Amino acid sequence: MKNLEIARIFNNIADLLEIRGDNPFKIRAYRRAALNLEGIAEDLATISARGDLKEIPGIGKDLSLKIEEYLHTGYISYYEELKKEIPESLLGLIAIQGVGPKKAKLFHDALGITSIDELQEMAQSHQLHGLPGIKEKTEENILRGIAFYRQGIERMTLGYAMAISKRLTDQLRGIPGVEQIDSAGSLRRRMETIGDIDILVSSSLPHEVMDAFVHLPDVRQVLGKGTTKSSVLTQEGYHVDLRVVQQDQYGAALAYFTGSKAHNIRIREMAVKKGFKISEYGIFDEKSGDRIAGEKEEDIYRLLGIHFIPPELREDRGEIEAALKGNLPNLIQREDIKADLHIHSRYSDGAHSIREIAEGAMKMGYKYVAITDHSQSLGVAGGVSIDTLIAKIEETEKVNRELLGIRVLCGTEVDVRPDGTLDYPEDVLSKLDIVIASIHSVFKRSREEQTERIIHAMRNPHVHIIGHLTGRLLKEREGYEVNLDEILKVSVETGTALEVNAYPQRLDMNDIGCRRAKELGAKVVINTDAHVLHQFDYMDLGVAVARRGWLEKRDVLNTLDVESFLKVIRKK
DNA sequence: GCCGTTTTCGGCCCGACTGTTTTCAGTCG
Repeated sequence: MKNLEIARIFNNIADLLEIRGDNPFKIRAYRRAALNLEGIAEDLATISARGDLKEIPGIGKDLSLKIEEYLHTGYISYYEELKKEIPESLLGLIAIQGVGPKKAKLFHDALGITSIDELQEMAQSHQLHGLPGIKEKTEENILRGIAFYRQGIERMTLGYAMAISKRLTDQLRGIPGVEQIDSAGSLRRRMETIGDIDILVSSSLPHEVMDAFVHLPDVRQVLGKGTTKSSVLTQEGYHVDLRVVQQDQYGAALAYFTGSKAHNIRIREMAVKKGFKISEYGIFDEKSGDRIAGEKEEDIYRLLGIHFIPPELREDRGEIEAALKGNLPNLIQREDIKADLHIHSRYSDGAHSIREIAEGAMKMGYKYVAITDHSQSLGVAGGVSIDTLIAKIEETEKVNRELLGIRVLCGTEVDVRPDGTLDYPEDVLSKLDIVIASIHSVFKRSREEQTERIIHAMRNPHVHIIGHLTGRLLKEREGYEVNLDEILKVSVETGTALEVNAYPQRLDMNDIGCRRAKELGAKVVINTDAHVLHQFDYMDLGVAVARRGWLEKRDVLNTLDVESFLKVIRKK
């Protein structure tokens, strides 16, 4: 699957064109095309074979030819030519804060600089000084930018960012003068990893709010402080920005700071065509300059004559077109979830008994819950022997007799062996209410082998769900590659659901997979994989992934009541 | 380089901040 490779090349071409000083709109066309390619789950080779490349938004005659060239030859000659003209290593320089395409080109042309090391040397020995527009300050800024870059501040997982953001917004809410408050940016869009946390506040006392913010106990270092924007590092070393606006600007500012940038550009283009101008301060009449609205985010979409677009969809990946046609999905909500179907108990590596889990699920408002411990061979995670599994079934029946208002399903997360067979025999699996099949070892197999392995498991009539599809751990381990379309086709054919695993490091299958599943008609379940009761709360993360994947209540099986759910999975 | 219920050619978001500048270019989000 070459989609991401081609997206990366298009982004590199955009960077190189910027250094060359080419037409900015052409550059934007490459970036938009790259963004769209990143969001496509279907293999570009398949789309190309169908002759549908130009159906992809942002892909026209030229770019479709370039994609085809790459698919056939493994390179894009235009890109190769560009690299001859401008050294590829200059792309590294523009990763430095404060160094853009113009300065990168200047440093290269005037001093022959091609690497960050060289740039640092020249800045330290004041050899940049004297170039047009460069003096001491710029040299200092560049050195600071390089230091920051080398520090390598990592992105946070969504779960981690949400926890920090909640802690900070809870503290800020208590400060006099804080009226409305929301987290914005990629966090509000629920991207799977977050670079920095943006918090927006409305207040008529901006000075007081800023003062209080930079003195919060969570703040380790203040990077900048003004009346409208302050930046800090948390004790853990993560970057948080606070912006304060007036109440009547709040909606416009929230939309602006939520992004994505690509979404905002499209929205502002639409506004211009309707005679409006949208900025972070409000919505204005183009001619008179009068302010029309801005207090509520909804105003923007209403004035454009389209439905409100939920933040999770704002990526310019078709949501605006859908809104124009009135086709926006009615996204699944946390309240729609009636069960958590992937929980570990003390029988394997979880912390609680069957009864404790059942009671915890009731507190969550669930109507049923599935306890799915590891299978016999997974020794490191307390895999359950067949004898113990029989005892677990009996204990589950006992808890079901004792507790009213919740149904406990006895299940397993059975290990899928390298050949696709399962870690319990069929007659054992047939005794269980629910079976999740997951891969826990032997990750280094080809895309074809892993796809075959998973499909083999799906064809087992006792398997209801495939757990954490790619095995990835965010920031730790790349998942193995699979042929998603093949798996989804077999999923539809066999009635095997795919899991969105909401464990913060997993979020697997991801948003793009969800969207493709919906397109092909495959069913999804959202589970937390909780090992401790408080991890039930991870459900929010799973729902966020599903929402980014355009899923609705009807696409997700654990929104059904228990009888309907069991009926669906027993059809296999 | 893309795109089209005002267009197949002429458009293509908006503003803040910084450092270097006597009015603005570059960078960022």
